[in-house]
Amino acid sequence: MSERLLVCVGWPYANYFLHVGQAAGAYIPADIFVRYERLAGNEVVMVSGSDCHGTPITVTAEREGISPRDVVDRYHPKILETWEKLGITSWSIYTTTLTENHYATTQEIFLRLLERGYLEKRTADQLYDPEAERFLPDRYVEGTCPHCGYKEARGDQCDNCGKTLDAVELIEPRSRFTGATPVLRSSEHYFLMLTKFQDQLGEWLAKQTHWRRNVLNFSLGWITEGLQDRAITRDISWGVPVPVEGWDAKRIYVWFDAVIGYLSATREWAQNKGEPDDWKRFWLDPAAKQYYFIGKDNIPFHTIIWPAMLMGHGEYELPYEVAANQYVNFSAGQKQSKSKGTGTWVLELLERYSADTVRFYLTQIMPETADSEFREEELIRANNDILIATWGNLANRVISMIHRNFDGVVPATGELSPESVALIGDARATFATAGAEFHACHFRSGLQESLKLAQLANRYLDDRAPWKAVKTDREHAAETLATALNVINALKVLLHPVLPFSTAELHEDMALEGSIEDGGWAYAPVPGGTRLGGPRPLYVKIDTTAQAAGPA
RNA sequence: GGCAGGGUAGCUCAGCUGGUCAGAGCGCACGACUCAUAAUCGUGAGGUUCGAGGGUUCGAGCCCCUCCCCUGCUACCA
Repeated sequence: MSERLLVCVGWPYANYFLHVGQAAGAYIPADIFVRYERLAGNEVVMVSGSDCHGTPITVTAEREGISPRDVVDRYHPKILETWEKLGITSWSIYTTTLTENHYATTQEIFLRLLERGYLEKRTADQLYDPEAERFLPDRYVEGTCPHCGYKEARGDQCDNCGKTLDAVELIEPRSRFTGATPVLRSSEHYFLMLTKFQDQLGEWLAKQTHWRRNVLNFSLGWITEGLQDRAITRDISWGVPVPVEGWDAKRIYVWFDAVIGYLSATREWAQNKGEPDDWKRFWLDPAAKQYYFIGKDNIPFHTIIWPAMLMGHGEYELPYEVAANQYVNFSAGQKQSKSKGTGTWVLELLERYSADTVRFYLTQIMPETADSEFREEELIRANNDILIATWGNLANRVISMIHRNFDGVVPATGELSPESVALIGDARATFATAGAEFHACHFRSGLQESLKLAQLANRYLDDRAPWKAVKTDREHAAETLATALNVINALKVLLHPVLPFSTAELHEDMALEGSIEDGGWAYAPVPGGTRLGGPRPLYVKIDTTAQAAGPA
């Protein structure tokens, strides 16, 4: 019984390189999930794209003296390159928010909500920079803190005393763009009437007991505090135009259009393959489950705002799972942040380490329940002492022995001994346990299950010592090596979601027909008589002595 | 300030609804083995008992209260 899944992954802003936190928090887990679910025989559509609107883009554009469009043209390809090199290649579609289809879909949702009474116009006073001729977000206003007198306080918060501020409270306020003194000017905006969804959202959230505790508690906290209507337009010129007469000077708020991206991307996917209505199977059918992979900062947008928009629209299904991860912190206790310029970029890391090494380590420290810490020494240790020692070496020692003693041809076996039967039973069982963990979005423990099997196989080899047996009892050795190879073949599949590159190489070496994907999530023995390639090391050991001088 | 998550062996972390819950991996020590990328396998030391202090209970990392520390969010930066 196959399931139909829509996997939605948070849209990265196309304003910089991707950092390790984003990879470990959203993209690698989503990729593992999709690879597993497809192996398990489920139909999966995976969508995302580069978010090309929003303040981060315009800020970068101003800083670099180029247009927002130029920023996107510069960084979107870098993101695509990152996917390619890191093996995040399960996308059904990876698009951008600049497509005609996305603009049309966003405006369609906007008008639908307007028509159904879930959007309202309101006027509010906002700070305005008369020199730059633009309204100022709170963070773009600086001044003296009314509480502690700190002169560099930002409009939303004072970094010195930590108090939350309202930009109009600042003493001697100035615009961060021009230094001009902001003036109050009234501005009209559309608001999403979240208050109208208070009860409906509360009831819906209460039923999501399968969600991670922090995701659920955080969302329920918003409900308990009471939702507030939220402005979904901005006084800017970069973004999706407001589809209402006389609103040419404003644009739709980036978060409103970004979440709609999941829907518009699914439509684009369907168009691309020539079945323009196929997206409906994922949005209109309750049998299809939506999974969202995001960082924890995006939780409210996916558990409150987007569901409210969908409820307001009235026809589409709501999220099934919101697998929000915590953050990956860095040695100095600094958070990984684009704006502060700290941290390790994925592309940079991939210049020094193989994609599978990076994926392996990031899966091990995946911040599923709590923030975790990235340390380059630990990455090296995980590669050398676990990935290679437990798994890479297992494959290598067995294939080497088959080459040395059986000319590289997998020996046929007769009746198996109890130890071999037991080990194969363990391999079969691991498909069930690791699969269940992956399906539940527990990627660390899913990986652990496979590593346990590798350890059992190593133990089995030591117990049966085929290198010794081959001299006295060739059939005993043949059984051992064939069995071990079968378990390695199982591990190749079990580890494929996490380690797609090296398991594909191993698959080639086994000279089996088709791809790993064709085989599915199940134990399958390697036929006796198969001629193996290799042996070759699947992973490169990292020299720790030479590494010391490298940048952190 | 408010809200959320976290503080468990040297390190990174598991511990679901309270009763083998004091654990895993790495590191370390010792032993075995030598097929393998000096990899593997076994054994063991290590936590003054799970941030501090109270409390509930027959029984608490797991529940309640207070305090300390770390991280994030606080609605216009992942």
